[in-house]
Amino acid sequence: MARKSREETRVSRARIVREAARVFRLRGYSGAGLAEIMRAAGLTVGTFYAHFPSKATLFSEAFRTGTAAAGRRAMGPTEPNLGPRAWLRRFISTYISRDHRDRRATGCPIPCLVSDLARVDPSAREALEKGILLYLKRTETGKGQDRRLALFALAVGAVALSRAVNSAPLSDRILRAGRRYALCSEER
Amino acid sequence: MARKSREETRVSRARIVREAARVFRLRGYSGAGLAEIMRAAGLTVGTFYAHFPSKATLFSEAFRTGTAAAGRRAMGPTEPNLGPRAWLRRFISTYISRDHRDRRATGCPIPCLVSDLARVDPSAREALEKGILLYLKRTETGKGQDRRLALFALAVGAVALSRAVNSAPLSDRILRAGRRYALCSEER
DNA sequence: TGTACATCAGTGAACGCGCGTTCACTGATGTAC
DNA sequence: TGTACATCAGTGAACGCGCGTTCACTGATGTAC
Repeated sequence: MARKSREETRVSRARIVREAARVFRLRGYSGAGLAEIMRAAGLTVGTFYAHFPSKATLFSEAFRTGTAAAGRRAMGPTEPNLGPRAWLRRFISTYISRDHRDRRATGCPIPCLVSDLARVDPSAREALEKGILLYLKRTETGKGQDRRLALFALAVGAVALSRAVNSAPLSDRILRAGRRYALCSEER
Repeated sequence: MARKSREETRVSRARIVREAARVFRLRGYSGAGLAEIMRAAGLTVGTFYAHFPSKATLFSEAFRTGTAAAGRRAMGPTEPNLGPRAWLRRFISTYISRDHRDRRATGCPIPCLVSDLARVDPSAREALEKGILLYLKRTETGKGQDRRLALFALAVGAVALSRAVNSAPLSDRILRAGRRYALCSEER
């Protein structure tokens, strides 16, 4: 094939990012190969560098896109008049859930890649920071903000751990315990 | 060099595991290479297979050793008469700390490798399970056990996130918020 | 509107490199007599 | 206690392979006249 129209180029690029977001979540930064990503996007590896300068750049963009999408899904004004407390309760219930745990390829990229983020270049970590600040903003500023930050850490830790154990009952128990604990503290 | 005495063999093997535990924590499973590990252990790559059947096996053993050591450090009877509640408070204070965050190579392997564990073979995940159950046992059984499980998830999430952001103030804030939240709930 | 040409996304093959793993060989150690 | 020999941790080089990246080339698209 040869040159594509501007629209087609945009679509190809978006497809690469989407597949990258999926493959990175499943295999991690080092474990994911450009060949697999490009194959999934229906292209050959050669054309990768027509869209991105390096694998590291793609990772940053894929992580940014993934967190933004997860944020939109969690924070989106599906119910515009949802107060911050009700919103937080809904966030906890959907985030710390078996359903989320089992959608590793499409769920929030943070539990999938926290450990990797400590090792990659700063641009991907920037996206995490922005995501956290946006979350705090959504739950309103105030003196309870630190508690909400702790709840976020709890949510990420519970989902990551629930995926890291073999035993299904223990995995479920981690989620149930985390969810109940977070919700109960939110009721106060 | 040639054949070593049994004692020397044992020491070599232990040195490989120790260096592996360090390198895996820093680079992750896929990011770590046997060459780097063996070089750090003062040996050539060739002799690796005299000690272990595969990289995956080494990872499992290194993770097991690392969690056991971290557990011993955290749970060890430095003060044998420490009650479970006082012990849990001490655990939270030392685990969710800047000092622990900054010792990625020597601290608890769980926050370094949670994301990786979801991708590797079951034997390493087994070690995580045993570690969690041991932690629960140390804090005594009872109806508060689920709360303690949630606190563990919070601790792992807070340390992992604190290492994954660029901003030092935000990193400190994640730790402070997580620690205070956990301690305050423990006082009840 | 029609024509000539520059652009550049995509192909397919190759680049050097480091990976996990294998192997023939070495020689001090441990064992058997 | 002394001697002959089997063992096996360690060396160093090689294995095939897949990685990220580069490159010469293609040809439909978009642009300029």
